[in-house]
Amino acid sequence: MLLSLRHDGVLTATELAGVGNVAPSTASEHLAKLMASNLVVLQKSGRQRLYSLADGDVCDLVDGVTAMAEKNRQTSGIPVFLPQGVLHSRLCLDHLAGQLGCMVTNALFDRDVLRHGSKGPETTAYGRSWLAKVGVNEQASEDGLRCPLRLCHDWTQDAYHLGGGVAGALLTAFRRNDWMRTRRGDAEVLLTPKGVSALNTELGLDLRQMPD
Amino acid sequence: MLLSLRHDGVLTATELAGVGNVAPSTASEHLAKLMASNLVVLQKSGRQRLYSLADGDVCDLVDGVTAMAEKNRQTSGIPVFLPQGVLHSRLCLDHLAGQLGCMVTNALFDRDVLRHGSKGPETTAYGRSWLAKVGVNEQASEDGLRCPLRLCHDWTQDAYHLGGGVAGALLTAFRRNDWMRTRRGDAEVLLTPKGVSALNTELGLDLRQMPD
DNA sequence: CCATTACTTCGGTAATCACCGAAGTATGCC
DNA sequence: GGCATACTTCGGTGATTACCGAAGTAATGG
Repeated sequence: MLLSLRHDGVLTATELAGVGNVAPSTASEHLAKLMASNLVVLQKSGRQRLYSLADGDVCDLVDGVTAMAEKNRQTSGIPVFLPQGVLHSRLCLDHLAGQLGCMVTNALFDRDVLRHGSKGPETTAYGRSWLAKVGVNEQASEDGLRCPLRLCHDWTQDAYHLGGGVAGALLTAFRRNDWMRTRRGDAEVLLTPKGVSALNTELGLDLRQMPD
Repeated sequence: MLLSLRHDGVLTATELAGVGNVAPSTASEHLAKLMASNLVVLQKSGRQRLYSLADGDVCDLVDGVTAMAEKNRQTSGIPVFLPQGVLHSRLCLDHLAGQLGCMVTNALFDRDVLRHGSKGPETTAYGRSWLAKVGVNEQASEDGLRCPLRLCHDWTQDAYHLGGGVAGALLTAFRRNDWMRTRRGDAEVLLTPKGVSALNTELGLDLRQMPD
């Protein structure tokens, strides 16, 4: 269930019962346990209950376990259940991951939007104005609960992408600007032509060759 | 068991049965499962079997789960089993962690021994000579299996410390230089007076106030 | 306001597996 | 060699719990 949620973002209780091959009642009980452990959160929508991973930390943890299982599979040959496409999924809950996420992250450092501080990444003075320009309200993206900005090891790329509230706000802004759209319940990111040129002018990225 | 191994580094099968409050036979069976999953490794020493966490990835995973449990404890008040001192332990398997680890890591970046590259931390030209000077053979510390150098989120400090082969080699060099010694099965690090002055001259760190 | 959908709660059951003690293996010491 | 230590393997058992179907609740739609 956690793997499927990691991949698909949001799923209903019935769908989760399906991925687990169990009766709805069994799924419901299990989901209640996951809720009690703060691993998933629930959002009601009409008569459906939409479940998703609780936060980026859970996402990281699931990725860690998946990476470990994958490593074991390579040496042992024992197949690991992986929802299709999870290895190349481009979204990590609410922020950019995968190849595109790492490229954007690197570009943000290269362009001095971010710098490496003693406690992780921080925005520069120029960065704050750049973020405002592309539509990120940095103040609003700090909810006090989660770390605003952190490096997240992307094991599909062996590089780092950004996590935290600001990274989420950045993705929101990119989508609002119609630079990218998401497919399949936010699991995949599609770059628009507008986004390709915007990321080129703003960050110097050449994304014309990006697959998808 | 994993938490205890994370804290104490190396434990015998009997000791692990103790921390689990189970019979030796039960512990043995459970450890066999952990071995099969590549979570722990076994080193025979006389008639004792010494178990330890398999690698830094497992270490990270255990830290992630502990951090999550700790976060839940803060909001729910339900106590979490934590081996005493794990919150302030200074070693992460084979490399420096905790406050000292983060300070050293930051100093290495400040002094241009390391720089932030697109795939994580990298050594600079000056860095390679500095590492050689303090006794790290960078070539030898790359075993091809593990990532030579990576950032590891230190949740006790909300900052980053170094992981990977080079970080391990750095600690080995520090110990060989008698800059620091370890206690209690490598779980705690003790800075020697020689180490305090060496880290001051080499990295500009003022560690005279460091608690044990 | 009744039927339908979506989900949860409840009670009972069957299967799993954590656990132990006894027996077996390997190592070390006298 | 003989005995103790350290640990594992084996067989059997009991506690746990994952599971299901039936009944209950909540929201929607006709």
